[in-house]
Amino acid sequence: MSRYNEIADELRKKIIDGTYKEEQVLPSQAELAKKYHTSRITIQKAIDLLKYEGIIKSRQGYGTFVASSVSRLSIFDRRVDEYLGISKQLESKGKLESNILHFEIRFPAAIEQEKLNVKQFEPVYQIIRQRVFNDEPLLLEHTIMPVHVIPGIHEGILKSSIYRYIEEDLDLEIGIAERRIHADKPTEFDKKYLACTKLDPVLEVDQVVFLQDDIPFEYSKTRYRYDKGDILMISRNRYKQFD
Amino acid sequence: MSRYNEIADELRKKIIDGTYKEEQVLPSQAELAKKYHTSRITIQKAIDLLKYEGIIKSRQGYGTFVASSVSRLSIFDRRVDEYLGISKQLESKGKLESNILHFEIRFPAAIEQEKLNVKQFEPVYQIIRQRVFNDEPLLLEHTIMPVHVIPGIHEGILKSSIYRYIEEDLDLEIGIAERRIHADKPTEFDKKYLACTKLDPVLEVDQVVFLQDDIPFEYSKTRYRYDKGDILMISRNRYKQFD
DNA sequence: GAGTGGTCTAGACCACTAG
DNA sequence: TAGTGGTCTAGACCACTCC
Repeated sequence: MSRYNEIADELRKKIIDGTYKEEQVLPSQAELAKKYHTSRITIQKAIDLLKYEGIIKSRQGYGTFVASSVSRLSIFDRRVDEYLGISKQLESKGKLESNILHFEIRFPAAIEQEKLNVKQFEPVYQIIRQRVFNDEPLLLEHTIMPVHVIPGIHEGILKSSIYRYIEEDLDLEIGIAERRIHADKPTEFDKKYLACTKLDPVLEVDQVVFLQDDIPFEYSKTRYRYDKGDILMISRNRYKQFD
Repeated sequence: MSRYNEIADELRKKIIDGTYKEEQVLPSQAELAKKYHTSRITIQKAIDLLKYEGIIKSRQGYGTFVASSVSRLSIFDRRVDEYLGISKQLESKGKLESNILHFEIRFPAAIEQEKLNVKQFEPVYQIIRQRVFNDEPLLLEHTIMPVHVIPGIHEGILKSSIYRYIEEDLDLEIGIAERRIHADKPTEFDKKYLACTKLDPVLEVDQVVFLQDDIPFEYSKTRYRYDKGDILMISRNRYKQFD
């Protein structure tokens, strides 16, 4: 872990736990450099990360402060860059359950071979999980993972956290994710496990997640009830050639 | 415009127009530094921007190359960080029309006052536009803008491009956007102008867009037909405390 | 071994904000 | 005027890839 990443992690933690409150000005870059025994450039790189995430903003001549958008969230809202979307915050607000509807090892379909860059006879896990919050279905997660990239998955891990297993037990670092979001009509499966009618739309997030070294390890589709929270993001606008 | 931004723009242009093709390795940072008469750090900052956007990737010891995800797009897909979502690419693939359904100046409602940080008696524009592609309705755009921030809007501008007016005529720089995405049931208005039935869901993107100096200038809701393309994004995962 | 990107340093000048 | 963040430079060492 690089120094600027560690510093970004610490600052992020302090923002989330409220040490630095909304609109509050952080110590100056010079002070932070001194505090963390590093150079101003390294501090700037850490701050840049948090600016990209949208949780802090800077104004020249004034300072760097916590963005006000941090707190305007309903409990169901999820930031697009959160791991898989279910937060500890939600856990603390009620009862959050994880039901394994399906778990098998099989050979990958063509689309899975392409997305995960695996061969026809390299086995993958197929996992379907239902997340239930306070006895109301929240989402359905359809996940495919290559066995040789993430070995040793079993039901115990699915009941707790796959990501914790990957990062802590396998000691792998997670990189970027490519995501697609769209609205969809409910399937029969959705109607059953999300408790929705044919009039209730579903929000689907498809993603391929990569490790730091660019190896894809997860291809998943997560289907949310349309009335259980939004997906949030901060982004920079770009592409002058657009309207 | 900073040097690293200019360089990022040039590189981005070369990737989009195909000068640098998919998977192709870009010149090394040292070569780029020489070519653009600048330092390696400045080049790295430009490259970092494009990495955040997800259009290039780097591997230590190997080089920096164009990401393969750049081309896997249907013509309706839109990157979440594109201006408002309608691309020149779409224009080149068929007939794209913009119908103004509503245009007035009025006082802002409470939610609009809050989102746009304007007072009760500071007027705003209310604009509703329908975008039609090859005679099929694609999306509905409900936009609110403060008159004193973006003066001089008229129907001619709405027919072409609001963003071009803001950047080129008013010479303002556009900053970040806060977005929320969710699925919704169609309203009567949607059914009429998106040509959908009560069984066809709608994908809504709500956004507040800011200028570089943090002044909000647009609060809009864009409603898409569910079968007309996905929203795409690349993101870093973060927050170790999530599952 | 030569070349690549990843990281970090020390130092500088500027534009902007505040009092 | 003092302090802030924005930008840029020159230089360094490392880990990694490829030959």
